[in-house]
Amino acid sequence: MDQNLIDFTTQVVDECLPGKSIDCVIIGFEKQQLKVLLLKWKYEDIWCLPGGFIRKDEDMDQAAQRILEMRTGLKSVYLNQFYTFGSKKRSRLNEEVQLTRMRHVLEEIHGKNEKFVTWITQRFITTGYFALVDIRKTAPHPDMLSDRCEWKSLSNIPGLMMDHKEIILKVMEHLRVQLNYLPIGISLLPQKFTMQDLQKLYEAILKKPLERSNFQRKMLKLGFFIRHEKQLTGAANKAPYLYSFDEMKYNELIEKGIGFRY
Amino acid sequence: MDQNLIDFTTQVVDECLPGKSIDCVIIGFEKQQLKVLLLKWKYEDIWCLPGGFIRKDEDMDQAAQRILEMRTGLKSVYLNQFYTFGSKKRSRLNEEVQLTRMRHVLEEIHGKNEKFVTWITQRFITTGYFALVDIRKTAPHPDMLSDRCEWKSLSNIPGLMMDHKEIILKVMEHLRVQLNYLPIGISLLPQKFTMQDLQKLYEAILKKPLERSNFQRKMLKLGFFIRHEKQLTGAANKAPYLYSFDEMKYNELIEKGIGFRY
DNA sequence: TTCTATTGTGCTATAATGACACAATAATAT
DNA sequence: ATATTATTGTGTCATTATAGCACAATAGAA
Repeated sequence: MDQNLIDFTTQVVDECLPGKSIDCVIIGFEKQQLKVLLLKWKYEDIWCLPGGFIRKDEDMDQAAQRILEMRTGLKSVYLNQFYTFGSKKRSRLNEEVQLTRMRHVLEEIHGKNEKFVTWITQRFITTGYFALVDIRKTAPHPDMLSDRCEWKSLSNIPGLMMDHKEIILKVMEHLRVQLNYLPIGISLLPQKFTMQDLQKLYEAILKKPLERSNFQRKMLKLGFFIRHEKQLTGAANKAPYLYSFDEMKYNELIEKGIGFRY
Repeated sequence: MDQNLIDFTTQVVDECLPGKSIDCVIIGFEKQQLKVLLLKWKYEDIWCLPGGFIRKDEDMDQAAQRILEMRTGLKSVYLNQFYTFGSKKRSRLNEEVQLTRMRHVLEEIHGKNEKFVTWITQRFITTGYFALVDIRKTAPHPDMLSDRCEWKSLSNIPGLMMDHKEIILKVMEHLRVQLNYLPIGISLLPQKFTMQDLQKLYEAILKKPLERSNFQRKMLKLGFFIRHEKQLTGAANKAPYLYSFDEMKYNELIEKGIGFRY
């Protein structure tokens, strides 16, 4: 048992709001797949969303920012609250954790900081935030209770703690609606991208194929894409153009509300 | 000081989650205007949303239902969570209340139940729920801390506690988006209504006028309205038909996602 | 040079939208 | 009775959006 951990637990109990947590669904897009950043618990094959607690002296939104930055190293990305989960069963005491080695870890902490174990095993209400990030700009790293922090494909999510699976499903539903109002590609794609990249992103979120030529036209008609040089892929076919977002025009149009639908 | 109040405060502190509340924006529609149900504090000219706390043994959604029922007498109406408000300033200690008679009330309670005053004046994070109800079916009544409970027109909201004004603004934004996915008229209008009633409701939510004849066509094409007898208004002009929702067809189409836009 | 796979644009049929026209009609005024 | 008035239900039409398919352009391989 590491002294840092003891210090951390003491600090959490003293400085954070009880029974109230934040979980971040940090979403990225790579190789035509949506991914979510997950942590694996030490000693156990249980994964969870990166989360944390709200300090008594900070706004909930600030807490979400802090947790996101701690986890990805990113500041000022697209981060939004989407839902609060308040089932009465949301307590670590209801977890299979009780039967596993993680229980021993808690007991070991208990010996040194009984208050923390009581605190952490109470019923929690958690507010979900989602962040859209460019995977290539992140440097994820595990925290004190985890030994791995990895991007996991949405189509292949490992076993998750408590209701974290439900939280991820909820955010995807939310994203599908948001897609009609926000061109979220700007956050998930690298600065320059092809129309195919953008289309695959839309298809991944909507979980349905879109007609290629019409998709391209519809996007370009929005008027905030800048066309750059072609991207020579090495393949034996016509090379696609690269595009980027014209942030000026983009912001103008967001103000008005985008308003398209698939 | 009434014994009920003392019992109530004791019960709240013992049986509810600390620092976590629910506020309900209960929305109705009458005389072509959107209304919201508000409570007026005893002794003070300060209004607030009907709210409450989450018992340790109930889901947050259940708590919202309970609070709604307590306030309006209505069960099983359209009730949904929409956002959680977590500013660090969300405490009754930051209220002008300190300078007013309400402070004396708290102090009076303090004399009898010090724990409650500490509890109630801590920082709260509140989750907003909104309910859509048929005003004609409600029988609002004030609670122990209020002396009035009234429907207030959205265009004429009185001075509100803390961030309750912000909460109402947020829910209206949310409603505007939801309007594209849910025909919320079914909850806000009486069983039979005219197309004009429905149009005025849409206009109130969207805060913009809609073209009458196109609105009517668009709605009827959705296919879940039943036409009834005409409504003789007494006016010197053609009488409009009354319509109601065909719940069967309505539910079928909701499943698929409505999908229209204004 | 030919071939292949993919891209950017063209074309057309169909549906949705917005703006306005107009006949039908319930009650009132004459 | 008849004309008048305001409002409703439906018609029309131009414009725009959508979906489906066609096809030429083209980067590299054969």
